[in-house]
Amino acid sequence: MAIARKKAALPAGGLTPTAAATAILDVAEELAQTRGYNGFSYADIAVKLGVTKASLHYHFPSKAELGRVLIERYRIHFGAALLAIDEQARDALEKLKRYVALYSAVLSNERMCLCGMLAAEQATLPLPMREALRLFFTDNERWLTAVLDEGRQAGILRFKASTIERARVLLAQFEGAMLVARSYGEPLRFHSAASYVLADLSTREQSRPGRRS
Amino acid sequence: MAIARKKAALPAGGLTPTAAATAILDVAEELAQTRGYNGFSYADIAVKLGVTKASLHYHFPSKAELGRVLIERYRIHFGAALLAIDEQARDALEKLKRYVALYSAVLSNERMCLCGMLAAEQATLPLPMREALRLFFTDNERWLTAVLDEGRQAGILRFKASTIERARVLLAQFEGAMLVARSYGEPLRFHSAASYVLADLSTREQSRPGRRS
DNA sequence: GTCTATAACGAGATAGAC
DNA sequence: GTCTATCTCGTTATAGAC
Repeated sequence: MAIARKKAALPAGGLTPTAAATAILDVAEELAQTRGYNGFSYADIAVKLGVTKASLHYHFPSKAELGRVLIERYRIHFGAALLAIDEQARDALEKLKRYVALYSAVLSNERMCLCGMLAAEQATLPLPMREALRLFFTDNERWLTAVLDEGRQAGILRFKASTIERARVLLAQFEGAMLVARSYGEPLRFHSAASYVLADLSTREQSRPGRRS
Repeated sequence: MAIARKKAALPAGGLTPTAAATAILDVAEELAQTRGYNGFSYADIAVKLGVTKASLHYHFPSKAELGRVLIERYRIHFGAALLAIDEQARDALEKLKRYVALYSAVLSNERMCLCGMLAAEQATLPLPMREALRLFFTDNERWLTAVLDEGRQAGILRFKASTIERARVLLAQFEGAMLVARSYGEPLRFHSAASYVLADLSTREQSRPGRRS
């Protein structure tokens, strides 16, 4: 009773994810986003799924391989989300707002961006994971650069310096804001920082809430 | 031949650091900043110091205690550095530049800010460490808020929104920029992001290098 | 594909000699 | 204050039955 392969989604020597592999990745992702790569074990995943550690090794022979596929899948999902934004959002500012919403959704589950998380542990990661990590950030920078370009040309966004430079600062802001907000257990810290950043970028004066509440 | 206690530097149930304790903390700090709290062990420290694990436990009974003292010391050192900046820098912009230099010095050793690092692993840390972590960030926010206030009143800095809000964004920018720069192994990414942020904050037009090089 | 069983190792921690 | 020796547990990973 083999489970049919649904999609050949993961390139670069990746597995064809079966339902079991997907379930493993889902749990591993949650653990990695909350506890970090060095903060969870096969045992943790096995308990949550109600299976044995050995069966996990059938799907992912090594933790290094699990980690690599994890990042690859995250990057692909993120890329799909960015594509959806491109299709749905009317202008650059709205795109950025939805981009922020992506991060907010992560934080609201008390998670951190997977790649921001793993970036901290970088020095302890196997090489393939480090490479996958950089790819994720580069993807994000590229997308942000395009959006900033679009917004500037449309007169919707305003900023100094080159778009790539501004894009990198933007990415750093969001990752850093998540990191700090999470250590206070206050997602609001992220939202307010993100709102400020977007307002600062926008040419239209925002209806900033002031500090009355 | 007991080593004389030099200073009672660490409050809150902390140890009086002997030379040995200091050496342990120095090594632990480097490891924690490069590999994270879950990325190093007593064995790692022992090897680097040429002693046994058991002797480490004499100074720091548990890793949790070592971790707590580590953050406390880091916070105190950082606080002293901020005080030195207050005394030496002429204006708010120069203070911020020196603040950035503090981060740069860390990065140049391929380290991450200790607390940015531990913030990622937050969920796996014992409670005393989490509290110490928040204290560090709050200290930083307070100092940045004061500097932003000073600079705005002097007409040297310009920004929207409240100073505390701007201070939080600033902190997030620096922590995030370190995080991402380190995952590329390119400290330049941090420097360029930090320069942009400071230039954006300054009322004086900076001599921004353009992109000719 | 999932299981039991176990190997091989490293972790944090303690007892007690020196 | 540092050592040797040891304990206990958790870790990744494998062999082989079902």
